[in-house]
Parts: sequence; structure tokens; C-alpha cells
Amino acid sequence: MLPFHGGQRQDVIFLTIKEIAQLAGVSVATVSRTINHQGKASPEVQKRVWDIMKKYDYVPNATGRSLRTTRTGMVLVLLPLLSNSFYSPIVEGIDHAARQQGYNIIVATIQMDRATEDRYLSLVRMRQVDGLISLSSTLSTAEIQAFGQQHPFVIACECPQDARISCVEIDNYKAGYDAATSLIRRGHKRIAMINFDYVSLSPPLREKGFRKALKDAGITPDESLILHTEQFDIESGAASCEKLLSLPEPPTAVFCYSDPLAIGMIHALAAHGLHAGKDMEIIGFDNTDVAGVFLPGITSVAQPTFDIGVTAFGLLREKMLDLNSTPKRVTLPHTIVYRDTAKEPK
Amino acid sequence: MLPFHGGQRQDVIFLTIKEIAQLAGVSVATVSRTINHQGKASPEVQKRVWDIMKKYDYVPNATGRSLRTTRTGMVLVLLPLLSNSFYSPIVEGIDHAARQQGYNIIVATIQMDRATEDRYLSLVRMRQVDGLISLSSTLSTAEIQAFGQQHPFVIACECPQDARISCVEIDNYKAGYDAATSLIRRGHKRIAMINFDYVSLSPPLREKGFRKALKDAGITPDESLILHTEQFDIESGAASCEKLLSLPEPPTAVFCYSDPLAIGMIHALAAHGLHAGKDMEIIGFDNTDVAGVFLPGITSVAQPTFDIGVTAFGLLREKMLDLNSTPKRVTLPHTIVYRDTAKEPK
DNA sequence: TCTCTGAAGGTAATCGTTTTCCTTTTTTCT
DNA sequence: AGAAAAAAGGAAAACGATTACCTTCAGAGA
Repeated sequence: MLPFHGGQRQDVIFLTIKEIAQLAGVSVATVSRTINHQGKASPEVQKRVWDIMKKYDYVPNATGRSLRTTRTGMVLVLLPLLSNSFYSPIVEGIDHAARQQGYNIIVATIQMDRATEDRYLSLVRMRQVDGLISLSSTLSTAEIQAFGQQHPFVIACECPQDARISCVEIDNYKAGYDAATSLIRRGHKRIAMINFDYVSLSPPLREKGFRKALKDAGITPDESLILHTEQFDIESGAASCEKLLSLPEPPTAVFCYSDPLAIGMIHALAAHGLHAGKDMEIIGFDNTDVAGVFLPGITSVAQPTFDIGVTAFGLLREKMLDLNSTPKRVTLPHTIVYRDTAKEPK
Repeated sequence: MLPFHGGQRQDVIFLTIKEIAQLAGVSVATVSRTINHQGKASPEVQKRVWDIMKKYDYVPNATGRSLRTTRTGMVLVLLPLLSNSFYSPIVEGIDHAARQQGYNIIVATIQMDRATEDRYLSLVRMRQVDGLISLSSTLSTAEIQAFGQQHPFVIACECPQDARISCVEIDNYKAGYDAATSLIRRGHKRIAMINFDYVSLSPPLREKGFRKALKDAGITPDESLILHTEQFDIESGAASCEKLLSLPEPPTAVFCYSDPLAIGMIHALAAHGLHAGKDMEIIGFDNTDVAGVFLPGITSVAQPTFDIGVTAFGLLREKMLDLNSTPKRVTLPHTIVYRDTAKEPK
């Protein structure tokens, strides 16, 4: 628990509802009711109050209001980091939905650091915000569930299977299956996967789907073609590419866990005088904006990011209205955006 | 002014300081003083209070606290949009500095929409946050100044020349001068500039610096080589490139207002079978993360983003401590990061 | 004329803290 | 030992809104 050293703002004068009431010659109740459009006051009185408020540039104090109503109108969104264009449209979706219900969202990054995450979780506990949407958490399943029991809390994109909490995500198993199938239908037989190996939930699911697709097509997965990296960044992609190229029989297509991995692949191929899309087909994941901008354009599995955001807020809203409502689990459909590095089959 | 419909959170029970006091057999004053490390209570009493708080998982209510102290410990950061990697490190810098002073930052995007911006400005007016750092505003100079007089408010990156308000930015004139000079020293004589033409403050400054560098080198700026675009995106870059290539005597080097413009140039060159860095040298701006990732690597003018963030919070802190302190204007140094599209001179 | 109803509006309690005064007890100094 | 000072802790007044409850008054219906 942090100490709190109050530093006042005594330097600027501003009016309270009491003074507005005095100036308008009515009671504070009437002013409050006027502000909140609760009728009760006659039109003439309301007009007088509005005029005074405008004249003196009155703005109600959010803190006083929140204390009384036990609601702040703010929702916290936690991201791992800001500089990942995958999250932006999700946040926009949340914001869009929140705004329609009169909420403001605030965004904070946890930098995948537990202490930082705790600092922001305590904003919820202290009721400085009304609810929380987390796009990536360092919490254990048990902790997630416990927190969700105490506060409106929704998870997007990385939902623990067994936590009783509202969440929204794509079907990662199916996404892996679809990506592999797409490459198979292009005629590839030796297909690699570069997977992310951190304690994260989606990688094993995508890999399972990937393997199943191969088996369904009568291809036995070659373990030397399934690599795991500790980061999903460009360097890891390049390193993995080198490994694959040094095999006696390199793959002709690769499914990457992320777009940066795909970019690393392309870099490494270029260093060998090879071209992604011609000498090797590549599919990335998340359809981040660089995928559409890169040369060559990167084929990528796209998540319905904006909808994920909208849905997440909807789920949170239910929880804010009734904390005891039963948690919902929503799955949204993904797509594959075909560009240069892997053409559309057929 | 928005009405406010209180929706209660009656469903979950939690303790107040009063109940903690009762359970510990002390007064609320003692509990409060213990929480805030204000001494006064004996060590034994303090321990008893901490134990009770831990046992019952007590967390002080931020709203009650804020109402009394007139401070929320939150600072609002306004961005144009989230999906621009230029802003991320600035926000990280702000966050870093804020954290050291016990503040939390919250990020919101204004989507370059006045109504949206107003909604967030009213968070400041309602005192739901203690201060505001804006990385891009749709407000007029007069409005900016007025707001800065009433609330702690700092601007970063795009500071109106004549507003009396604290701000931090680079020297855009010098940045334009340096970029041009770099190309001149590489031996180029026909140097183009693709500038941004929106009501923004930095474009004319950078252009002035660009022109001055040419003149200082004895080169008369060729007006057909100085283009203005309404967006600073990839499409505009490609379109501008086409224009330049269709000239009787195309330039051999280009200075772009942004990295996306540079990427557009590269795309268009590639479409003509030309290579950026070989057939034409290109310098972008902001050193966004795609610049380092792209093939070829994009040479770009880099702003000291993290430091801009740290400095911005420092300036805001001064204003939060004393709203009447005289505004400061800070200029930080830029650099040029050389990659493939324009080699370092000499 | 009398009662009843609804509208208009005021009074004061309340939300959960922090902090200003107090009072009481203990320690220190002479 | 006695006075002064310091330490420990409590009671209650803020902070600025919302709202439950009450009062007054005008008009309707009998």
C-alpha cells in the first residue's frame, strides 16, 4: 500500500455546486437535478441555473460525484506495450463501444512486469476505475479468477481455458489449422512452423491445429521443421530461418507465430539471395500494419481486432451492471489476408 | 455538460477505513496516519493496524481520498492515434518520469477530432486527472493558452510559437537544415523535399531549414522539387514519387516529412525497377520502428522521444506544484540515423 | 368547501478519506 | 520534584457532489 502525500491545488479558484445554487437563488438539489436532467425543476428555474453555470464556467467535480455514486465512468485497458500495432484497433473498438455508453477508457502498459501490472490493478481495487479489460496478463489462472470475482474484469485474446471469467478471442487451434491448410493447398509438402515458446496460451493451440492439418492431409509432421523461439521478434525470425536453410532438405513454406518473425525470415532469405514468396512461401500472424506495407507484402492471419474490442467492452458492461452475472466466453472468426509472401490457394 | 446516471456497485462488499479502525480498536485518524506513514502512532499500534488491513484485504478508496486531497495522482496523455510508433517511446518516457513521482498516466486518443478532444479535456476540468500532456492538439493557440492558465498543461512536439505554455520539442528548422546538408555532402545537387501540408507547425519550419541549407551550399532551390501532400501516408509518398520521376530531370535525393512518405517513395521506385539508396537516396523522419525493419533500411531523422517524454512530465510536474510558475520552452537535440536509403556522408 | 394528488423544490444525510484541533500521557530538563 | 515539551491518539470538520425524505402549494374532484 502506497502512502499518499496530498499536494493541493489551492492556486486556482473554481466554483462548487453550492455557489452556483446561491448565485441562481436555488438549492443545491435543484442544481444537481438540473445538471442530471432529472426534471423536478420548472423550465424557468432550469434555464436560470444553466445560464449561471455557463456564465461562471462551472464544471462539476468528478471526485465528489464519484464518491457519492460509486462510479467513475472510467474503464482501464491494460496492454503489454504500446508499440504493437496489433493492439491499436482493439483499443479503438473498446473505445468506440465505451463511448456509446458514456464511459471513458484509459490505457496503460504493463511491460510484462508483474509489479507494474499490480500497480494498475490497484487502480481497480481502489475504485479509481469501474472495470478492467486486459489484453495480456502476467497473472495466474487462479489470480485472474479471484480478481474477476471481486471486480468487473474481462480478458481479450489470451484467455485461460479454465478460469471462470468473461473473455473474447479467436479460435487459435483453427487458425493454425487454416494457415497450414492454405499452404498445403498451394502444393507444399515440407512446411515449417516457427512458434513462440513463452508461457503464453495461444502458441500450443496454434501448433496443435497446424499438426492436425498436416496429418489430415497425409503429411507426417517433421519435428526438425517445427521450431520454438523465446521471443517473437525479427532477430528470432532470422535466426530460425538460418536453421531451416541449413537443413539437408529445407522447407518450401513456413507458418510464423507473428509478423515480426515473418519479417526476420524475409531478411534472412534476402541475405542468401532468396525471395520470400518465390523461393519460400511465408504466412505471418496478426496482420499488423507493417504486413501490408512491407516489400514484399506479407500474407498474414488476421484477427477481427475492432470487433474483439467492441465485444470485450460489451462483456465488461454486463459485469459492471451485475458482478454476479455468469461469465461469457466469446469466439470470433479470423481470416487470412493474402499478399505476396504466400498466394491464395486455387 | 453530460448528465450522470449513477449505476451502483452494491453487489460486492468491501471495508472502509472506519471498519478497519473498529477492528483494530483505534480511531480512523490513526489508521489513516498509519497508511500514509505519518508517524504519530506507536510501532505496536501501527503493526496491529497493518495486520488488520492485510487480514481483511483493505484497500483505501481512491475517490474518498481524492476528494479530500484534491489530487488524483493521474495524468492524462493525449495522442492523435495509438497506431503510430513514433509516440510510443514518448509515452514510455512520460510514464517513467511519472512513476518516480508516484503518478499514474493514462493515455487517450483524440483521433484529430475536436469533440473527442473536448471530452477528454473535460476530464481535466472536472479534476478527474491532475494534469495534461498533449502530443497533438486541435486547439487554437488562444485556447491552448487559456487552458494552460487554468490547468497544468504541457505540449510536446508541436508547440505554437506564441503561446505562453510549457512545451518541449526539437528544433525543426535545424532538423530540415541538417537533413538537407547531409544529402548535399553526399554530393547531391538535385534534392527534393516532400512536405506535409496540413495546418501543422513543424512542416514550414523544416522546409525553411531545408531551403536555407541548399542556399548555403550555393544551390538554388528548384520549386518543382518541393512537393506538398495533404496526408503523410504511404500513398502520398508513392504519388509524389511518380510526380518526381516524371520530371524532365528527376532528383537524385529526397527528404521526406515522414517515414511513411519514404516508404511510399520506395514502393513507387520499386514499381519502376529502381532501388532506394542506389538510384535515389531518401531520408525519412521520426525514425519509426518500421524504418529499422524495412528492406532496405530507411535513413531517418530521429527525435529524442524518450527524453521528450521525461522532459514533458518534468514540466508538467512544475505546473502541478505551482500553476503560476512561468512556462518553460525546452528544445532537445535530434540525430540522423543512417541506414540503406541514404548513406552517411564522408 | 374540503380532501387528495402531483409538482416544485428545499434540508440534510451520505459517500470514504485526510487533517486540524484537541486531550491525555510520557519524557526530558532544571 | 516540578515545569515544559514531546509523543500518542481521538473527535469532528472538511472535501463536492447525489438523493432520500420532507414541505409547500396549486389544481382537481367530490
